[in-house]
Amino acid sequence: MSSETKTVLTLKRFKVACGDCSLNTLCLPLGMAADDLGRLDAIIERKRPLARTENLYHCGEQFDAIYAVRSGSLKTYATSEHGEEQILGFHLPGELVGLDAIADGLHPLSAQALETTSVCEIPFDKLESLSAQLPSLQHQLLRLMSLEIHDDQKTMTALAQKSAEERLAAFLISLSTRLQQRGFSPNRFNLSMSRGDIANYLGLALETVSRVFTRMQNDGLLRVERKAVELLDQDRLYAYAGTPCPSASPQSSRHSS
Amino acid sequence: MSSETKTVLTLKRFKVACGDCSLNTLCLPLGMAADDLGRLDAIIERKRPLARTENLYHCGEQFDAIYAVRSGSLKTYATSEHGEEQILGFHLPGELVGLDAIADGLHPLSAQALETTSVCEIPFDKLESLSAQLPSLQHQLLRLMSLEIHDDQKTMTALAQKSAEERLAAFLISLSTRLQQRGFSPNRFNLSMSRGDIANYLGLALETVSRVFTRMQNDGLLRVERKAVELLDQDRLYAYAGTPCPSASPQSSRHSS
DNA sequence: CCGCCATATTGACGCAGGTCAAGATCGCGG
DNA sequence: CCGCGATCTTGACCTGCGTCAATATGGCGG
Repeated sequence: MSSETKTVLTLKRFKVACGDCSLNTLCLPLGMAADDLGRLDAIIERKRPLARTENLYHCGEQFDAIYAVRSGSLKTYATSEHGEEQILGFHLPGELVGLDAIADGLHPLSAQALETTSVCEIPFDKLESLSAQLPSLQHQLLRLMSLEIHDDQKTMTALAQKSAEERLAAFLISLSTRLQQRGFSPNRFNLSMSRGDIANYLGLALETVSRVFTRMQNDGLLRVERKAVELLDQDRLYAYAGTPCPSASPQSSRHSS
Repeated sequence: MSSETKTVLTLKRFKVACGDCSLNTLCLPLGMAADDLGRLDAIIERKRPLARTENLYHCGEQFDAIYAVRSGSLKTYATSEHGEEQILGFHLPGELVGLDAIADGLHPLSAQALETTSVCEIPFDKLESLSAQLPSLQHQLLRLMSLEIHDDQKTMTALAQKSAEERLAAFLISLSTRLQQRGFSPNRFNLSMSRGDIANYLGLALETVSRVFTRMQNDGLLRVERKAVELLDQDRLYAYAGTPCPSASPQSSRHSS
């Protein structure tokens, strides 16, 4: 193989078009016609992969693009004036990061790779003008922002009223579900974040997360060894989390006061 | 006065055009040209006011419009399968509700009036097509959704790592700031929600909220009597909340890992 | 104007989970 | 292959806040 071929291969790896990307049913392209996809492709820049602990952007920096995770994973976090970190989200392939910065043009959070991670950079001004022309793109952008609001509301609910067990169970379910949507096994996966990260995100102490993991393991709910998790009893895990199983029938509507 | 005149007046009260609405620098119209405003006006329906405890919509209902609060206030809340309520937001005039329902076309939350409240109904399909034509409308819609994400992140941070005192202080600051933006006094206002609602929202027990209020009052931070609150020491309240005072100088950026 | 019910306050007590501390285990660089 | 630092686990102890319970207060309907 000549070095030229290698270069081409490398470029190819960076330059998967949206139409060929396996994530296009989760990501921005969802619902777009093939020829419109080309116009979206044209404004997207594929960046070199980030190494673990490398930051995609820092809190306070100017916002001019949103990012779609292509592979790997990221955490987004705020830093208080006392230097403590608060993790606000973990982001898997096909998910967008940076949406929180549209409001005032500065990133309120930092984003850091949890493992080798590559992203697509989508300049926001171009995205805005393109989505004015492509209704399905505009719709999907609004949908994804709405989804983020919805997910944050679920996290808030967990933080406000769930016990340590319930929070961790809900967290694992969320990961499992999202991994499954991305074609991975829903019951065997690796945690790309540390215990400390999980604890921080869930508003718990690191030690509590560790203890709850062992407790769940002793209960036969799952097996966990370091980063590797295997969920052994989905149903019981759902019950644990206090979340209705997605297969459950929808409850009838409630009436006021 | 004839009854005809009264009718006209009543209609007038319902039908303030966006251009004449005092909230148009906070709400969707921000940044729009005067003649574009008319097109927005045309798709908005002003609804009859809601009475206290009346619901604007219920969780599970179909989504077809977002709402802007015109006067009064709302809470949005989820209901768990065991019937417990989790409040996820309080909404003041100029704020939008229902944005979380765009993602899958059903309302994930219910919205209930905390006092006599009137809203503008904005059919979502019409809003979408109009914002494809009016860049400033599209921009403001994205901005407001981004702002909601940002605000939810702040709430998550409070829930994950703040003490009861800090949460309540942060809550009061948030209310105070938002009321000030709307032309009300930032240090004398009425709480339209009950202690129970505040506690629920902040992930605390009702009794804790009550105790923290009295403690803060004894510390000279504020005066509170039933619904009426007077903030006596903004600076100390900010210090309490662990939130940097808005007048504070921005901290330098952080470096990774 | 009175009585009742919703709402709020205050106190006593217990526990989930935080903190501190001591190992254990892993993985990486030399 | 070894040693050291990062990460994780486990234990012991303590505290902030939840829970339960009693009392106060206000507002509204009759």
